[in-house]
Amino acid sequence: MLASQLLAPTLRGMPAEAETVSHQLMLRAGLIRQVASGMYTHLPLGFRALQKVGNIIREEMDRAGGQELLLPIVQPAEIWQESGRWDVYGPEMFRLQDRHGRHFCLGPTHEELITVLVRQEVNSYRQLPLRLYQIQNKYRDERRPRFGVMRGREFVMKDMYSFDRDAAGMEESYRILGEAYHRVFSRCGLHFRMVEADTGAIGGAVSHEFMALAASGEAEIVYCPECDYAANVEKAACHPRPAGVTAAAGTGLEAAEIVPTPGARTMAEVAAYLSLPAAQLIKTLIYQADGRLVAVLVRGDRQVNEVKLQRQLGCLDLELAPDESVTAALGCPPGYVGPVGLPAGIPVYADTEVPIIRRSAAGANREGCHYVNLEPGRDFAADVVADLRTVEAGEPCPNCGHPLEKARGIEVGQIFQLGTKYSQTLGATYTDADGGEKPVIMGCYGIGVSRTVAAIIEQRHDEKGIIWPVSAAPFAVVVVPVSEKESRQMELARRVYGLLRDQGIEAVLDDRDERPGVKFADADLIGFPYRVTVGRRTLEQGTVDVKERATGQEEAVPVDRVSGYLAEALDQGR
RNA sequence: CGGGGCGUGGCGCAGCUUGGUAGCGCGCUUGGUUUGGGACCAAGAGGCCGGGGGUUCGAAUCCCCCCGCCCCGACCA
Repeated sequence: MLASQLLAPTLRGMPAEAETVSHQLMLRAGLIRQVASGMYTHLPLGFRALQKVGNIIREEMDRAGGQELLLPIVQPAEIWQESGRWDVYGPEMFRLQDRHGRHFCLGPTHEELITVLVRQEVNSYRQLPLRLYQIQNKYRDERRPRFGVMRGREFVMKDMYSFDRDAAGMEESYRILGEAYHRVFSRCGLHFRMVEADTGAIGGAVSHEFMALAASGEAEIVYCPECDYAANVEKAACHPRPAGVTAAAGTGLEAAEIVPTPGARTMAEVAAYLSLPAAQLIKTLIYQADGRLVAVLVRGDRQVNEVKLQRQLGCLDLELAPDESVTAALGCPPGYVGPVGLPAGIPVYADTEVPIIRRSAAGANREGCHYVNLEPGRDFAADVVADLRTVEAGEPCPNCGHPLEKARGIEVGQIFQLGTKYSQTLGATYTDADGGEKPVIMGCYGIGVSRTVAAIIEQRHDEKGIIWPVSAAPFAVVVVPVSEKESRQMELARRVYGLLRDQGIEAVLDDRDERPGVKFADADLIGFPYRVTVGRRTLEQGTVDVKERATGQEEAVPVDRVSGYLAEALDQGR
């Protein structure tokens, strides 16, 4: 490819709209351009990177027994109504109608379509197991698109679905795909971790996410430095921890009493006012779950885990109740709500730590007042006690007891053991060897392809630009003649370029009439793994200078050895 | 959806408070000089100032409505 003909509009300045490094670099290196909020055009360089990652995925999916197919983007409402998700999916789903008024959606995912296909085409155990996948655009009308292609409303996703005779088969598919995912992300040059995950809107029993570690990641995980335990904090199970506060031995428990706490609304304020550690307080939050109010109790220094709460409540919509609703229902503003004397219609959900707090304090459901000397069980009772909080760094690993550590990550992939969730509702059954009709047992496996490209950039860059791994680089090498006007340099550059191409190396010849500084800066920004410079000096020596982007190391290589040298280097970096 | 901010040549911005018909840097075009880390000189091109309405002799500037984009929060791959 000639740089003079390549549409790679690099930007010198910093685009105003980009916050994260990957977003900035994708714009500056001319990989993407925004079309609308959360929607991007992938320019040639960006598209090539996307294809590179896509092809790695293809190879690994095929190796894992997958067969590629292509499902439509536009899906009829009927199958979503059949699975029950037409109403569940909510405003995230792009919905549309055709000229006849029939309802459709832009596929946010494809479980329904694939299950319907299998329902039609698979009848016998002899056709199982089956692993089908596609690399396709997905559409989700995100509340808030962010970070460039990291959270777009349109994105490229690889989704695979496995169909097995029984649970053991599904677990085997799941294991094989988990391994395939490790291979994919390793080949992409990512630092990542497989973590236990919540199954969210997709459903199923068991799920893991693959997190590319990055400070800018939206997800938070905990992991054990000593064993292989790792989990998304949304999922990580919590066990009650003693608050370090016990009733003094031998003292009788005093009666609960209401004390004035004017102006003390937050846990920190209440703790300071009452001179009690936050861990001894009970935090009471009023949530609105599908329109009805519920009270949620956690220790004062803990955070409610809304994913766990939603799962416990089994509701579709969950949010903190607006202040007005709280005041209307309880007669006091949110800062003073507590578990004692709540209206009968508000069920109380308590985290497992709440019952073991002694001599606690909590809001009195009266403005400016809190209870002290509260004894859970004596003074109030929860309707449900469950794990409802978010794990903290330093808590013991559930496997081995070592203190857990926290990290942030970009979710690049997630795998699910779905079981019969879709095959049951959509009637995808097969006839087993014993003649019985059984639902196929499914798994599903997603990789955010566009997001993976962003994650690679997020992890591999410096102040000058992108540092592609060879495996994902749009082009492996750029050949830069220092002066385009010097015909001998151009001649040699063309020759080297030809040698590289003959060797099957993807190269760009920077034949633009630009000063060398401009070409070097663009080469660094775009992130070609190798740069070959042809200059006056190298011309005299019969060499070229080969510079590695990642290390900055430069070496003079005789012209007749360049292609072999680079072929070898690229092979090692792959 | 709530809160905040911004829409002015391709990109980044100034001008708006105190209305008088648009400017800077980069980029682009042409010519020349230059060429191992974002050159220089000269001459150019390019803007319904997001859209609509209003006030005014006159609106980028003041008022109203709408749209788009970004950031923060609650949700998700």
